[in-house]
Amino acid sequence: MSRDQHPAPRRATLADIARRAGVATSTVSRILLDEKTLNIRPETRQRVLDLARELAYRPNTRARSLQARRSFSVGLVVPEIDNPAFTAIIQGAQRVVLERGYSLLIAYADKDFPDQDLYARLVEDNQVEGLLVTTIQTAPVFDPVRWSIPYVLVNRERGGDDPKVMVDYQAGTRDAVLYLAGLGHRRIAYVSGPLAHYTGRTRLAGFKAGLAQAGLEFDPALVVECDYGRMQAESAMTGLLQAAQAGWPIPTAVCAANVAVSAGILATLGRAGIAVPRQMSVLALLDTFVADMLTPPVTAVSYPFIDLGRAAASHLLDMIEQGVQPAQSRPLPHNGITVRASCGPAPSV
Amino acid sequence: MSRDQHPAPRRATLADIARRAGVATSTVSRILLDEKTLNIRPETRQRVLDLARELAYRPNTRARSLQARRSFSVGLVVPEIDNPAFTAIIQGAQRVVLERGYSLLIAYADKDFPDQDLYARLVEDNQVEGLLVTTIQTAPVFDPVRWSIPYVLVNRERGGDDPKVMVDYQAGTRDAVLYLAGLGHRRIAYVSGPLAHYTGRTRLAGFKAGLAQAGLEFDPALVVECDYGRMQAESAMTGLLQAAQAGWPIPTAVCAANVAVSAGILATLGRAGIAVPRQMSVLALLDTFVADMLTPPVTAVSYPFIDLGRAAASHLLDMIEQGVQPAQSRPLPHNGITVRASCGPAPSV
DNA sequence: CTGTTAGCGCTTTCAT
DNA sequence: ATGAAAGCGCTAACAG
Repeated sequence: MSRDQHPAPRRATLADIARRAGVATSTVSRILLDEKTLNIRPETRQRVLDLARELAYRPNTRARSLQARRSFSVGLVVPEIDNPAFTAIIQGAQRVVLERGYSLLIAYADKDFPDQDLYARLVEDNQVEGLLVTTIQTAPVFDPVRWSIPYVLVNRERGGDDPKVMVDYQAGTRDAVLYLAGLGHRRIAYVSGPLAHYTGRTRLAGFKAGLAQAGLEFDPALVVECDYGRMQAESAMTGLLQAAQAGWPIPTAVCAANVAVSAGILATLGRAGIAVPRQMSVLALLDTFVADMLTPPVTAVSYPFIDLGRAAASHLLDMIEQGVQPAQSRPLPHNGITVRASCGPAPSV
Repeated sequence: MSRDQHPAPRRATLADIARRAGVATSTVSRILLDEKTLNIRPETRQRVLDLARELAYRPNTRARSLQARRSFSVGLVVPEIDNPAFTAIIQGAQRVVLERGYSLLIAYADKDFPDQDLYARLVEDNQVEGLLVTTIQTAPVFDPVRWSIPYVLVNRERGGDDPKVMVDYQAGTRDAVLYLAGLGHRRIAYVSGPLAHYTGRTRLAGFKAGLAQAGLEFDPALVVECDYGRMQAESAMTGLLQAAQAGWPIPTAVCAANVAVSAGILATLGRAGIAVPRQMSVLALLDTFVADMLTPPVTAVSYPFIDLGRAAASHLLDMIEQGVQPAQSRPLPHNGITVRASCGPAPSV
């Protein structure tokens, strides 16, 4: 409170330090960069270091980046972000990117967002050195190939050998089925997401694997595809129920592709007067905080999306810094099943 | 496919254009900046413009920023982002910031995030020229005052005359009450958020205003405070129900501070065997996509958070560019009440 | 009117 | 072992 606080105190530069220390700016630079091949009087070095701290020196990232001809920034392309998984991925990626001295630019590839040019510019103007891609079916402007820069796919799959990081949906889904089987369920339905997407297909594979491992038979009549919306889920579930009434044995448990789908299922079941979990168990294959808000709260498989974001960023930064594509990393295992109230023992027949 | 694609084709610079056009770089710069005081041979100007397009010239933002001694970036401080409102704010702000030639850096002020230093560095190293603040109770590292840079509070209130943009929670809440009153409800309960926060208090004020305008009496016994969590909401609602059983007339409708709270209310009501909306209407005072997933889907007041983000960014950028604080803008009106299935006519007594 | 020059803050040869 | 100087790409004085 005694010091004058200048409105925008100019930041200390290398030159400031150099002048006061009586050395050249290049020397200060070297000291601060901790160049190993530097053999300087310890006393001088200390003086410079002290000065730097005293003046609260922070390198000017833009000057550095101009001379290095590098941007030290990477982009993250996300679709709609209603999805909590994306926010987790963002946090994880952001964290690592910052830790490693880069910065993260986020571009929304919202499909009903008219001018994607805006985001193309975001990428172009900032000359990001790499791209984290959490979306596939996106406008060509986001094609990393177009800019010939490194990229890593996050939880996406194009069938090629793109660099990518994934979460192990297959094992997660399998374990979910095993959990249900452990509860005594023998007829388990599955309201799946679109099988056109890799994530849909891999979960289905996990579903079958779980069934097999539990010694249960796979019945195609018990799986129905829907998009990830709630409404579609309702009609899918309704269909399942009707089929069951038409003589087929009714399932005692149902896996939902995600929480929104489980919401639709819950609604349908409620309307049909089927009690959850007493008469039917419901499990969501992809947990979000919303699962806690449903009635009953829905048991769900949790995945480490923050870690996924971290892994993706590390991967990308490695590619950028080492210029090589690291070995394909194996999918991240799930975080276990968050048991809430929507699953119970299979009703005795 | 016939052209060679160099791995990282160096970007065209002003010098490249200048050379080919046979003019000085400064001339090119002036043409491209569209300096009005420039009187150049139209033919030359055209040639330069053509060349720029042909070479896909994009200014190097870092060089420009180095020389201008400005960062052309602003920061956005967000708390936990489980909340869809924040993602909307981010999108709106991002949009405007990009349109106006800046870039947006997002810092998570997550309270259980140990090293906020990381984010302090984000701000310091990038020398953001201003801050959008969607959080208050945050570590001092995010104090814009510390950096003496412009800032605007987004939907926050510190009791001072900080520059800020708001959404009109008061009118929204009032209109919600009016809506309920229009449905015939005369005893309306309110499970409020923490009254310590401005957003909590302003909604309560709106609640009272609505009651008054509908000619209904405010009954303190009908409002109960809870944090925004679902569990707390459940016990709050349970309390309300018990009080009602103890002889007080039971409310026929209840306003929930947000969707999570409405979820708790729905659960409690379900457990108590009270049908929604037949016996009791439930309305959430702050809509999110989650409202659609509850059973029944919850009617809620919608707010234009994307616009809020836009307004906040415009405001901040105006401050930065004009150096003055624009007049306090009035709160953004709500987007109306999204009618879903949780509200119905008051049951006849 | 347009070109030449200087300089933003940094790193990195190249000399000494 | 350190310092001087050049240069990253751009804009803004200053000349001509």
